[in-house]
Amino acid sequence: MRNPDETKGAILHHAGSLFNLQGYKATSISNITEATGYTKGAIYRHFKNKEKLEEQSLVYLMGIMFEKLRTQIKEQQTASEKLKAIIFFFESYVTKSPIKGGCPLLNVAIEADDNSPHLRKKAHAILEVLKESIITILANGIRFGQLKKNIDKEYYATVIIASLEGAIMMSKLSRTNHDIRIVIKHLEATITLIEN
Amino acid sequence: MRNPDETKGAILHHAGSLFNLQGYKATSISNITEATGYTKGAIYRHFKNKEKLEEQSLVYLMGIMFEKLRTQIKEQQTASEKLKAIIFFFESYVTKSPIKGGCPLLNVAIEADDNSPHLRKKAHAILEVLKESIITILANGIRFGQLKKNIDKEYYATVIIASLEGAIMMSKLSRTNHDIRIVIKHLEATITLIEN
DNA sequence: TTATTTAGATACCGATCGGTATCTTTGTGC
DNA sequence: GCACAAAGATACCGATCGGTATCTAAATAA
Repeated sequence: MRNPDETKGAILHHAGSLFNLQGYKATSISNITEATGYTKGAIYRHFKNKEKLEEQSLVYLMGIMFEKLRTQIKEQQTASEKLKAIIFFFESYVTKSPIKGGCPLLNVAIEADDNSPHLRKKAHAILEVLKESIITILANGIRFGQLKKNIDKEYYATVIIASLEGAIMMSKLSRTNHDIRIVIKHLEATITLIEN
Repeated sequence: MRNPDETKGAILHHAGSLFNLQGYKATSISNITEATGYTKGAIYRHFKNKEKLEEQSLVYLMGIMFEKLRTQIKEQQTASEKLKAIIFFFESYVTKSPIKGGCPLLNVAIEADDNSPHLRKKAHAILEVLKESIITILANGIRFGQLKKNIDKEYYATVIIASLEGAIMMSKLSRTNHDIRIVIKHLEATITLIEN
């Protein structure tokens, strides 16, 4: 019956959902006890305080995100196919979100300005990992002759991430995938320009 | 001594700053009394409840934003100069932010998902106004023969807004203007492509 | 079976939340 | 100068916040 690891996992799962949907500060411990069915006693046994729960929930959310992303990238062969897999992965945050509340990176970046520096630091690290993943794809694309030789890898990685995240924000307001579809069209055209 | 309009303005000013910096739900009435020097009595005389204060603060923040933006657009003559004025206005949110806490549109869009539908509605309207402003500039640019005839105006408006907002998010995490500089470079190149 | 540890429930803490009723002070019209 | 209305201060409300001390029940080792 009792399974502490499963309990901790369930808490992280529900807490992560709520944090991503309502915000970290706006989600109370009581919200999490209601969602999980566990009591405060259970939560505070597994997590020292709310701050630690927030951090580990963010890591959990990002784990889900990167796992799904990595799977979809691996299914593709060429660099531009892999890049497009990333693009369509981000579109899914609008159309059929793997995690309710949109992109956890975007959400935490906006909430964790000056308050919660612990979350900001983690979010920044995650952004760098995402950027490096794209840069690696671009580097391999160049190596295998799929992409033009002299392109600025960081430039394209930054443009891809920025425009996708911004489009998610816009789609969040309009509640349609209209804006992100436009941005995807633009990114596809941009990628085509650097293909060999 | 006593000036109710001035009081209301001071409350909106300080509340707006705090909401944009800390978030709407995360900012308490007490935070605002401390910042303004006024008491709850003064605040609740001018605003029915916190929700109304949030709404009017958002309108206030956007008022500042659009006023500065309009000024900078009017200083320019051609369509591409006007578009670049918009771009550099958004860069200023990172380098020397006119309002602490970054872009109020981005902030409110992320916070006001499923909770606070009142803010989401207002934010969506503001986004549409911004988009329409850019579309108007593009339309005039076509009319005066400065821009190519058959361009998709909404496409470019959407790409500009999305990539700038996403870049602001990235720069918020890295605490540098590195990412937004890259995005600006990309947008300048994109605009050049549609010039006559 | 029994002793011990551990997971989780319960009951409580002081602090703070948004909001209101009431009171005092200030400005205004006569 | 005085009455009145409006602006803002004060004191309080119940609810909820994050957190903790304590207790019970379940798993484990002997």
